[in-house]
Amino acid sequence: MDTPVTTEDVNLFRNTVLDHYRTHGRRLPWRETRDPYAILVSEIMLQQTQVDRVREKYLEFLAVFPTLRDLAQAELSRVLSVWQGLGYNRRAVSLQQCARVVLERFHGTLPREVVELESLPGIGPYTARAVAAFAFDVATPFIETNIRSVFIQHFFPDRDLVRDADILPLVGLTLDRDDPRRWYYALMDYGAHLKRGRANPGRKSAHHVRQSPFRGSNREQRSLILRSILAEPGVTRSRLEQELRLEAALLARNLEQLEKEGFIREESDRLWIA
DNA sequence: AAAACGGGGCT
DNA sequence: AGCCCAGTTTT
Repeated sequence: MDTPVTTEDVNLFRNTVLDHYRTHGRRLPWRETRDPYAILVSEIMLQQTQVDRVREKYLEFLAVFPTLRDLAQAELSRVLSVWQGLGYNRRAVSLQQCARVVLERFHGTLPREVVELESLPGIGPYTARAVAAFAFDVATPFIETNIRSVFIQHFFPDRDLVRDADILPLVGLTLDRDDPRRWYYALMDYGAHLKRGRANPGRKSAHHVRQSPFRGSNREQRSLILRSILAEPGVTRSRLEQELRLEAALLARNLEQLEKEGFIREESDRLWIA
């Protein structure tokens, strides 16, 4: 943005976004609650995963683990089983670790301070601020993929490689301090809307990256390994090697990694969920 | 700064 | 066959 943004610009922008929200705002399960734990679950699930895929899993997960304490006290294998199909399984491990830390350090109540939230496992800059806004009505600027699209489209229409550092001040400037929750819902819904049909404005972000193919990737192998151990606790390495037709060295590397990340443990050549 | 991390649905 | 996704952590 080269020219200053006037209050007129801000008002026009707000009206555009809010008009869309009034007519096309989405009703989503995690928008019907004020329970910080439930909101955290939704935010973790929504990391790199589209809304339509989270909807069902969110409800299922909360039915099995209704409270933070239920999650903290559960078996990891149960948590991972429910998580199956969502992907990025590390999120499930860190979400449970987060629940355990909150139980001992914060007496089971999620903190409302951004710095404290961000200190928890699996909670980064975005999620800390989103939880603060949606659970505690804290008005603080943040950016995710939909918000990024909205600001690029509206304030940087002719630019390429727009940096988040250039967007963030505008998020702060346009933020509705009285109702950050509604404003961010509106922003996200407008951003999601912008991507339908036309090219994704997010491609013009300096931080935009393409995903590498999943087929044949190490990610796919990890997922197969994890699924096998969940289905057959105590399975041996050699059996995994045969079932999945994996090269021994590659399997060994992945098992070591999965163990280090807190997914599994190995006892006398047998593999278990940690 | 870049890589790693799942999986499914839509074009 | 490619693109996308309410990011975080590790290298």
